[in-house]
Amino acid sequence: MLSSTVENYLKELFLLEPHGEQQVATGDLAKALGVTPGSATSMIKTLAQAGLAEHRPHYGVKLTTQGHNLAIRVVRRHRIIESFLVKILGMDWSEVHDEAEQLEHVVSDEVISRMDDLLGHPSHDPHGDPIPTVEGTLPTRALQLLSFCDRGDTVSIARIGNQNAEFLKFAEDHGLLLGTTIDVLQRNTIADSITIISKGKEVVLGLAAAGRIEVERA
Amino acid sequence: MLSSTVENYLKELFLLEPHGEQQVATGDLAKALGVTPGSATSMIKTLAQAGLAEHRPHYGVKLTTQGHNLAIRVVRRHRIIESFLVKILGMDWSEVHDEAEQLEHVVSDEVISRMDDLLGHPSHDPHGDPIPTVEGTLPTRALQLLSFCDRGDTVSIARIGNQNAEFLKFAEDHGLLLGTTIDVLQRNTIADSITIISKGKEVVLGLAAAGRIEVERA
DNA sequence: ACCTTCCTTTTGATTAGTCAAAAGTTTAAT
DNA sequence: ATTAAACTTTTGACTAATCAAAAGGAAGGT
Repeated sequence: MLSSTVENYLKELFLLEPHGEQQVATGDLAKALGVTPGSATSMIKTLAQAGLAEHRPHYGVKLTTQGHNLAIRVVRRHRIIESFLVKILGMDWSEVHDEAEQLEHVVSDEVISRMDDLLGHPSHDPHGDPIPTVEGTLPTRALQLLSFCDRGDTVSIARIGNQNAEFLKFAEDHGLLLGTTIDVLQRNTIADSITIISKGKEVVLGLAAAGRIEVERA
Repeated sequence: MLSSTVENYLKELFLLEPHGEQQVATGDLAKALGVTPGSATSMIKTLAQAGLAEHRPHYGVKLTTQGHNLAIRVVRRHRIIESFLVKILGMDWSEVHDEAEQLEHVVSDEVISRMDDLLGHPSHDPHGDPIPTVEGTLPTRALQLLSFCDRGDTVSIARIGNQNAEFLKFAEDHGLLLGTTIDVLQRNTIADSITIISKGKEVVLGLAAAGRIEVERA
């Protein structure tokens, strides 16, 4: 059995490796996990020792195939739990992340599988993140950042790449839910903003915020 | 926040204090938790230090009011989770105990409350154990051990006081489910057995096993 | 009284994970 | 070629929880 701590390091490495090729910097990992760089270094060495990661001192760290396989199972658990909390227990999508963060380390495969059945085997979680299959494959979609959309584009919201509760509440309050179709009215790089119409209502977003929203062309 | 370990010690103390008055022996606590007596002693001292238990060295330990209140909340979480796993996720009652043992330490009050709503605020869990209310009170029932029932008694099964998976499977296979009404055909102290009729089928149980089953008079 | 048995407590060591701060590397700038 | 800045690693210390084994206390039998 892996400790919760090890699972968290693996998961974070998985999430930080952009497309599986690059090395992750010790400092980035430490920041993502809220530990000091020294702590990250020593855990990286433990992971390397166990064959779960490859460490090139002073350059970075990267999951091995074995580490990747374990990490993706943690991600699967996390995302199924989030879906479950929202869809079955009726919780708000802004509050399920922290809860899932705890549960992902203790819930058995049996329970995950039953939650998955009850949910009807969803391909994506409530934030639009893909749920890995039991076999460890991730569904892919061609997404685009809302911040790069232009006047006249009609797109549907596919993912909110921000687990911050405040941001999710804001999105919800302005009708920016997954699957919502929106029209881009204008994109103004000088004003650093983008104006969209969602369900008949006009919303103005800074480009940084729009960069946290991913969309799919209709 | 209490650690899982502390929560387990508190819970076990609660379950071992027969009716709240007696002292619990260090060795019994250690055995129940699967640790060495020395480990139990040192944790008992920690609990006493924190005001959660009273320790009379060489005589025993007992929860304080504060410790009792914390313990009963752990028990509530455990029993609601067990109910949830059986009723909502459709798991077998024989496999939910260990799962609940893990989950009880990480599930938030919010989630417990939603599970409780979904379940319709049950008063007892799938093993017939009472579920403490949010306020910390336990429903009580007048139960009797099946091993003390006699020929001619008609009773209904109210509690299976054994978390052992094998035993629970056996009970299930012989129709001995909670709420089932049974008739006692005979009780034979020489043969150390009791014969009952459950759903038309005759079942013979040793008195030790029957002592793990509690019943309520019709 | 004294001894034996059965517990309980103490002691000393170990493990996983962490932090603060010192020491070491890399890289890029002058 | 040197130096500074930024980052990484090492070191030493600490905490929670555990175990094995030694030492200590209680209680009954003689």
